[in-house]
Amino acid sequence: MSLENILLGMLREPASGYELRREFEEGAQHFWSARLSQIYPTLQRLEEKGLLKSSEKPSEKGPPRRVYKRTKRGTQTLHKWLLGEPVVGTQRFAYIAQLVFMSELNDLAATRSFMVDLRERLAGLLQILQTIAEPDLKKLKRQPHTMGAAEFHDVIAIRMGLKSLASKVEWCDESLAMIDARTKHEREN
Amino acid sequence: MSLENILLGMLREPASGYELRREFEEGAQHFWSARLSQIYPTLQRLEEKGLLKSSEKPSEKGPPRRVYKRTKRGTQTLHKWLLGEPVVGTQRFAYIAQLVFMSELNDLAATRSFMVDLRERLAGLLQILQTIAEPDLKKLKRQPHTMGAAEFHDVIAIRMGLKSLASKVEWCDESLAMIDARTKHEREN
DNA sequence: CCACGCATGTAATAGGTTACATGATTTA
DNA sequence: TAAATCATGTAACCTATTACATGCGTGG
Repeated sequence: MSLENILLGMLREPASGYELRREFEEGAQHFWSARLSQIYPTLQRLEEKGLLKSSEKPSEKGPPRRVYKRTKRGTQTLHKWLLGEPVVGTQRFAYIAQLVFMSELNDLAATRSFMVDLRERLAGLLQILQTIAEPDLKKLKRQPHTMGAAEFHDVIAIRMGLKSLASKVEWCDESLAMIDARTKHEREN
Repeated sequence: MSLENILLGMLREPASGYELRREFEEGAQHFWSARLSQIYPTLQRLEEKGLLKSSEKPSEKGPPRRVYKRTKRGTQTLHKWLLGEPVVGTQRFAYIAQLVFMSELNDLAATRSFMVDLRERLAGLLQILQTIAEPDLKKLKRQPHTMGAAEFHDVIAIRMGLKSLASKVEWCDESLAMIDARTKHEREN
C-alpha cells in the first residue's frame, strides 16, 4: 500500500496523525493526499505490523496526542520501497473524458467554455504550487550549494508539479486557439 | 461515480462489456482505465438505474454477448455531467513520494539511477501514446477541416497526454543534470 | 457560553484490483 | 487436442471518501 509507505517516509521524525495531515495539506498535496479518517487506521495498522511504535504525549494545546515513531523494521521497509522500482501508477483524468465525450453535443461553444473553466482551475493550482515552491527555488538560484539533501530532493519534486501544471495550462491555451480557429471556419461555411 | 459516466460516454453506440474493455485498452487508457471485473458490475448497476438497457446478441465468434444501449435517461445523465464543471481530481504520484523520501538515504547515486529508470518508463509511455496519436495528428496537419467533431475532440485530448508526458521526460533530464552538477560539486569538496 | 482549533477515532459507503470460476469457439 | 481468444461473471480484498461521534482548551 502506497499510503503506508508514504506515512513511513513522513515519519523521519516522530509525529501524530494530526501533524501528518498538516504535512499533506502544506507540503505534500501536490503528489499525494489523505484524510485523517484514512491516516488514523493506517497508522494503527503499521503499528500492528511492527513498523511503527506509538506513545501518548501531552499536548501544549488541547488533548494528548498519540505520537508514532518508526521502528528499525519500519525504516527497513521504507528503504526497500525507496530502492525498488519507480511506482508509475495509472493516471485518471475525468476532465479529459468529459472533453472527449463532449463531441456528441456538437456544440463548440460548450467545449470552449469548458476549456476556459478548466484553464482557470489548473492555473489556480499552479499559482498555489508556485507560492509553496518560491522559497526553495530562490535558494536554488542564489545558494544552491548550501542546500541539504532534503531540500534538494524537494526542489526536484516540486519542479515536476510546476512543469506538469504549466504544460497543462499551455495546452488549454493552445486548445482554445484551435477551438476558435474551428469556430471561425464553421461560421464562414 | 466517474466510471459510470465514462461508460455512458463510450456507449454512443451500443456495445458489450468486452468491447468496452477494448476501447479502454486501445484509445482511452491515457485518461482512464478499468478492468472487466469492474466494468461488468458497473454496467449492471447502470441498467438497474434505468440508464442502460441490455439485450443478448449472438456473436460472430464465441459465446453470445450482452449488448448495452443508452436509454434516454442515460443520455440525459451523461449530458448533465458533460455540461457540469470540469472534474479535476486529486493527483497521486507515488514516484514523487519515493523521490522526496529518498533524501534520507543520502545517496545521490541511488537518486540518479532512480531518475534514469523513471525517465525510461515515462519515455516508453510517451512513445506508445505517440503511436496512437500519429494518424489523428497527421490529419490535423494536412486536412484539419475534414475532421469531424469526434476526431477534433480526440486530438485535443490526446495532445494533453502528449504534452504532459513530454514535460515529465524533460523534467527527468533537467533533474539528472541537477543531480550531476551536485555530485560534481560534492566530489570537489 | 459559544465558536473555533486541537485531537482521535469509528461506520458506512464507494471505488478499484486480484484471484477465481465457467464455458464456447477458433487456430495451430 | 491443446492453447489462445472470446465472453461473462463472482468473491475477496484493498484503498479512499463522507459522515458521524467525542471531548479538551482557548479567545472573543
